[in-house]
Amino acid sequence: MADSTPTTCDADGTCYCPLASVLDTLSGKYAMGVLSIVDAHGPVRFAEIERRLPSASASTVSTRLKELRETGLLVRTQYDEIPPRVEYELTDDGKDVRGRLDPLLDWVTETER
Amino acid sequence: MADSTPTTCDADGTCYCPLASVLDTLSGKYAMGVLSIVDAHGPVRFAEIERRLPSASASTVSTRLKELRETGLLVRTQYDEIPPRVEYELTDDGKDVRGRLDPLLDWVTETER
DNA sequence: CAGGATCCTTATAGATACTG
DNA sequence: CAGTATCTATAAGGATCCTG
Repeated sequence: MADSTPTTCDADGTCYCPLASVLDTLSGKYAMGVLSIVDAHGPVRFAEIERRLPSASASTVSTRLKELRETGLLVRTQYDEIPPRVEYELTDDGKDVRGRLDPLLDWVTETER
Repeated sequence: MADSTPTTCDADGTCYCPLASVLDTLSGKYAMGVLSIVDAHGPVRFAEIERRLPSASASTVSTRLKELRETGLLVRTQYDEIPPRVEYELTDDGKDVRGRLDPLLDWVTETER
């Protein structure tokens, strides 16, 4: 991910950033799902995210969480207990982006069901 | 593309459709770029889309156009002239989806520039 | 519990060459 | 002009095993 696709701009001033970091991150498999789950149920633990995304493997959930963290859309909080507990929740940016996904997700549910 | 990822629903009624057809289509590289170009400059010819996406190969543009057509977001019109001329433009669904991308794309431009 | 490391398979994109 | 077919390279995801 985070490839080298440049932002391309036209002579007329129109610009396209097809894979700018956030869009890039969101394009990962289950990224929107993870974002939605953490939004709806956060603070939420790893196992619960996994449980709510049965078709995603643990390593995929892990990768998505890492990317979303690196993009600044969510934060990880670790509690030093035994057994260890970790919770995820959205940052303000994460909530912002999540909200901006609504029109699109609405379209999908309106259309597909 | 169009993999077998199922729609997953929680006991509490919340549903996630991470890769429903439209989102799936939009996740292709340059898909949003092609959609934006056809929206902004349509009816537009193949060569012009290519010109406006210098970093995408012709075969990728071709693939994206095909997928967007199959998802019903744009239409292809062929004129039987010599040399041949083909034009692409958005369907009503395409315009709808394109509009729903705005909040997200706005966020990107607000943030990255 | 939370996940990193590894290996493997599949998806996806790019290059090149060629057609209606 | 507007593609498509084919091939290759790479990226992304999944399964499994292992650890702090």
